[in-house]
Amino acid sequence: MRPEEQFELLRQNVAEIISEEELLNKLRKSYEEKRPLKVKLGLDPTAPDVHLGHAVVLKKMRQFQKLGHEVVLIIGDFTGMIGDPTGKSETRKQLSREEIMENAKTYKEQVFKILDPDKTKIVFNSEWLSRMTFEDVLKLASKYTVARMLEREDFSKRFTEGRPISIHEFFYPLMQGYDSVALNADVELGATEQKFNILMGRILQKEYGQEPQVAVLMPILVGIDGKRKMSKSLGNYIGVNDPPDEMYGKVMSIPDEIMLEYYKLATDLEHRELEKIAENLKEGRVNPRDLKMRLAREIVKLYHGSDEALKAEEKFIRIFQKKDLPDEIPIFEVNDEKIWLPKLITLVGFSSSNSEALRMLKQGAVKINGEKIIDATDIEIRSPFILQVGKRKFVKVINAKK
RNA sequence: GGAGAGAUGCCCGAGCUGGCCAAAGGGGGCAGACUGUAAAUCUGCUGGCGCACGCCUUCGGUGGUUCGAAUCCACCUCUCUCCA
Repeated sequence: MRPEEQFELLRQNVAEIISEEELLNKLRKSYEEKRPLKVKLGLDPTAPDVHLGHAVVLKKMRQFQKLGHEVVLIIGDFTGMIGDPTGKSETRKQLSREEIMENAKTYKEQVFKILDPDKTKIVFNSEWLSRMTFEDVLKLASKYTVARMLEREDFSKRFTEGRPISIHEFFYPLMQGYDSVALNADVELGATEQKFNILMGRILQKEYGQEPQVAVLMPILVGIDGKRKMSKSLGNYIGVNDPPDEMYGKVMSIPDEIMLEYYKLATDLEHRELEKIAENLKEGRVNPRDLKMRLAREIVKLYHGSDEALKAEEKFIRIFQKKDLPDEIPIFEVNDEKIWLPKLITLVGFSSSNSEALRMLKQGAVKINGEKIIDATDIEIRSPFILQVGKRKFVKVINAKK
């Protein structure tokens, strides 16, 4: 494909490219010299749960791959010792070699749901970082000033608010930047929050006599709470490994306002299709619920195939719209003939204490075989029954002895 | 090295002239109503204990004063600010 066409494609859905001109030049040069661009993406080795937020970046990587470029994933096993100060994470405990290899393995499985394994290279940054001497480190540290380091929003904010910043946290951007030097990267991909770190790569590459990489920054996907960015620690994420039903349900729970964003960033729909959806949504011609159901279908399809997507949809309709019982209810065996209801609720795992179970009872959240129970009575366990707490917690209770 | 400020429940944050503090308020979570959804909105609950105007554990740690301490004292740990 001609470099100009490549450029147009790569630009889609991107938050920012620094700089567009440099990217075009690199694409042209790559085309003339028949040399693929080296596209870098850093991965944090501590959280092997790839979610749709990561997928936004990974999908852009795949686009590079499809255009014939080389993708290099860096597992930040060495930087993982610090933990990226972006966000609030502080010093992390050091991972063992085995843990890292284990995480890397799960990473690969998940990442290759999106990327082409044959065109992906995976490296560990301890390969070069662990070999640096203190002298090398000093040289690296001398390339940047504290004042400029404090330009980074996270640092300056913590600094003015009087919250602690450890010296070694300053090394995180330097190390990530140095990865680009070690790799001689042409492009580094990342979410917009990575801007500072990626720009650091450009600066360091220049300092070490290389042509600076182009920064391709992807928008940050908002989590299913519709407020904060999608992340595992906030529990507002949809993992690429989530089972189909769960994935479908999670998509259905997002606020209407962020639907379009999800369509754009989390599906593979064509530009034209997206425009059509946006219009429908704006003019209120279609029930937003139906648009959301399609969104859920599209997303599940991406990771589990269309059959599973349809099945998930059927289940969703049955359980939530028709309020039927789910068809797979976990079974819980009880040894006693009789059990105090609050105790049963906690045993089953629907509450963390008897007190909490009692509160739920008082609020009318508990049903046995569809009948609301308010009193904390003893329950006789003769024939199996369905215990329901809230709208979506079900369990079938049976007597183990029978 | 010196001088100050602070550490509270899942998180943020009030309380700190000792009892009325299991600790205000907000966020989050859970539940109920409503709805096209598990959205939005409204309401309730949100330390544990066989369900209690009862007991037990909780306000950085360890001791102490007191009939009684999140609240006072001593020491320790950690964080921040200013000065050098």
